[in-house]
Amino acid sequence: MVTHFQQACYDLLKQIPAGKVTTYAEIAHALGGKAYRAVGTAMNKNPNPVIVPCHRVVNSDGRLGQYAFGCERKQHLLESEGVRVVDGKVQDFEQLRFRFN
DNA sequence: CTCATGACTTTTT
DNA sequence: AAAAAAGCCATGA
Repeated sequence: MVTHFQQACYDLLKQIPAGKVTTYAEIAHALGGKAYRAVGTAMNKNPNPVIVPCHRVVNSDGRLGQYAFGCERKQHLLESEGVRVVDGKVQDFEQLRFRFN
């Protein structure tokens, strides 16, 4: 089942263009709170991996973080979109970072 | 309602 | 700098 909170997260994710990334904290704040932990939980339950680009969500320090289908898969997906990743960390993270309106 | 848990973040050792 | 602890919050039992 999909809760309202989860749906909100997915809607935000769908706004992120390819080649860009965001953080759990960013999403949580966009939702008006600090539920960054809950955001991760929502991603883990990701119902449609294709429609929702949950691989574009990384930790606040630029690290990749976890991924339901394996963190390696996450890294390759990002690299195939043009995001350079070195030793589990996003390069030029601050620049590639997408900001919500 | 209360309790435990986790794709997190920040502070303190 | 690196590791541990504390703080956070939605979700499911």
